[in-house]
Amino acid sequence: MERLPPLNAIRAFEVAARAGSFTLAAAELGVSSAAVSQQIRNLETWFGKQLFVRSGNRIVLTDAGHAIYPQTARALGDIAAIGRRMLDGSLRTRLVVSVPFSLAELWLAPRLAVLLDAFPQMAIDVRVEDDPVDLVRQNVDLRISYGDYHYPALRMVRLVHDEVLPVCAPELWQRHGNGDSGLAELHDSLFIHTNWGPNYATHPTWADWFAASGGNRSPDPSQGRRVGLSSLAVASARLGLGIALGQRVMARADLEAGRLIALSPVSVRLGHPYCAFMPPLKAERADVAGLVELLSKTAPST
Amino acid sequence: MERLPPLNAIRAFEVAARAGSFTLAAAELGVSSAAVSQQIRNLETWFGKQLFVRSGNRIVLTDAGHAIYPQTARALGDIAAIGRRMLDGSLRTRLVVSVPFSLAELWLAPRLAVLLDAFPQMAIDVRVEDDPVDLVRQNVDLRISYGDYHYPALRMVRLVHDEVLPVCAPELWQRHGNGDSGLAELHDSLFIHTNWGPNYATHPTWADWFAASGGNRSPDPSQGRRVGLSSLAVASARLGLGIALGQRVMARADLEAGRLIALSPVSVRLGHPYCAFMPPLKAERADVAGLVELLSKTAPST
DNA sequence: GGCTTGCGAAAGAAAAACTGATGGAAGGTT
DNA sequence: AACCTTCCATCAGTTTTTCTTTCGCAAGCC
Repeated sequence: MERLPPLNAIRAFEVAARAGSFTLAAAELGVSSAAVSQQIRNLETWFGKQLFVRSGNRIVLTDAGHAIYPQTARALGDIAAIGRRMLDGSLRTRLVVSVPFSLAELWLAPRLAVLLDAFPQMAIDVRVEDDPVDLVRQNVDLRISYGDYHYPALRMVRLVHDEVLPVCAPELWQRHGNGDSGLAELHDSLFIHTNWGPNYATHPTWADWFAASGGNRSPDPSQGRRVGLSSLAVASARLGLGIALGQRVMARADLEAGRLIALSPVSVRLGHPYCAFMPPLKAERADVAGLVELLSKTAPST
Repeated sequence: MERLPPLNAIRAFEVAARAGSFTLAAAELGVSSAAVSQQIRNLETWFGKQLFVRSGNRIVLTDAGHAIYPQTARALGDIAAIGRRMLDGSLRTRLVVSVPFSLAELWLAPRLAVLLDAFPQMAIDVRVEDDPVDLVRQNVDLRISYGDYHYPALRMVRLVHDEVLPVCAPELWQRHGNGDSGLAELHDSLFIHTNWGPNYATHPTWADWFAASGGNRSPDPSQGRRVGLSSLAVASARLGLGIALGQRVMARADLEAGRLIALSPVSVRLGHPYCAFMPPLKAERADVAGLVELLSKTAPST
């Protein structure tokens, strides 16, 4: 294979020639029109031939441009077809979703239930594991992560930027709650502290929550209960073991069912959103796209 | 046209698959093997599929890789064919060469004579003009320039890094030369000064030459003759009008014929080399490549 | 067991692509 | 005709991508 013309410039040419306008081509390519203009000029310089005649504010293909357009379109079409073939080959396979421990039970499971209710024949494989995950080698179609900074090469969709709020079991509050004085007076031992482990530094603490609600209390973790998983904090609160800073997406079902009560309207946002990552090509699979769509709606659960 | 896979990664894949080795592919592409490795990984990430199986120090195509290779080869071949077609279209045309004034007469002309001697039917069009030249719009196939910094988008070949040395007509030296004391004692009015005009600041002056030859004389330009073209300096010297700092490539024929004599073995290199520029595709035209080849040999002239 | 070869990872450097601002030419409008 | 709008060209500055360099590791090969 000899010297090849610049491929991205070829792509810009194909779109511009088809659109008949650099501006429209730029829109289709998702770049500025100046970028298209420069790419075309690159290609013209490479060939040593003009491809478009510029006359004021419009462009017309030259003979040379006309001559090569069909070939560019065909070649690029062939390459696009490669992608489609890659998809076809993996179409009959299971949909593999990978989630971190904390999201598996209280967040993903209920949502999958909705999905499987609608499409019972759908074959979904859920893997529970921490970042980083090698999507390619593990054949994972979709990875849910906390934070938008893992996997920069992958296509990313933000799902939900969650928040935490104080929750506990109704019985606990009846026993220890003291009227309207709120949480400020409660004993340190009633607080459940969530430890997200060494990998996640940005999780809101009780001190953060008190600061956000206008106070400055900082319950002593050594006095209270400590759990190593945010979903476990919610579960513990539901069991009456104390008052947790529960993530809204995890506590919602229990709150609606009355198994948990929110002790304050004040909430603190997490440092990062939850995000879905997938290989760009797989984003076009209907099942992957559908699942992402479902998950990005803050779909309630039962 | 939907989302396209990264084209340069496709190219890297095609070469790597054909070569069966990232290292060989890297050599063919003219990059490091790490670059190929990264491009392939990009593509695998895009598809969400492995294309090669790595086992220690060798690679084997996966089924997926095997499946798409022929298509990649065909699509890239098509694009390469576009280049060939562009060339064919312009094959019956003249060869257009553009040179700066200073090189036209004493440097390009004798060399073209050699070429036309061998290929009398060759249709060459010589244009004489200063930088910058718009090769595309003016339909120039080959531009010769002083300096390697014009036209960064074009393919460049360094032709010759010229030097200047003091030359004059033999009769002049007989009349004014003073034995072996060299140039140090000559009257200022005998020196010919070359003024390259506002665009070229790096031309060696008499002061530079004296510095290089161990002296520190600096003849007064207002006393001597001044010319605005380096080839004119040589021509003036040949006519006995004074002693010039002549460029070797321009003076060579006169020196060999005895019409000029070199007054010292000391020479000073020019600030930049002379370079040939051409649109990358046209570098593959046989006539263009041949002319560049001829010019880059420091071919003597008659 | 040493030696060589080839791929992978990571950090920094180099190159390419893109943006945003500005200016100009053509066509349409009042 | 003057004005406005659209669209492309150009430029400088920035961002993003790609590449190089260096190192490490795993296999084959004396």
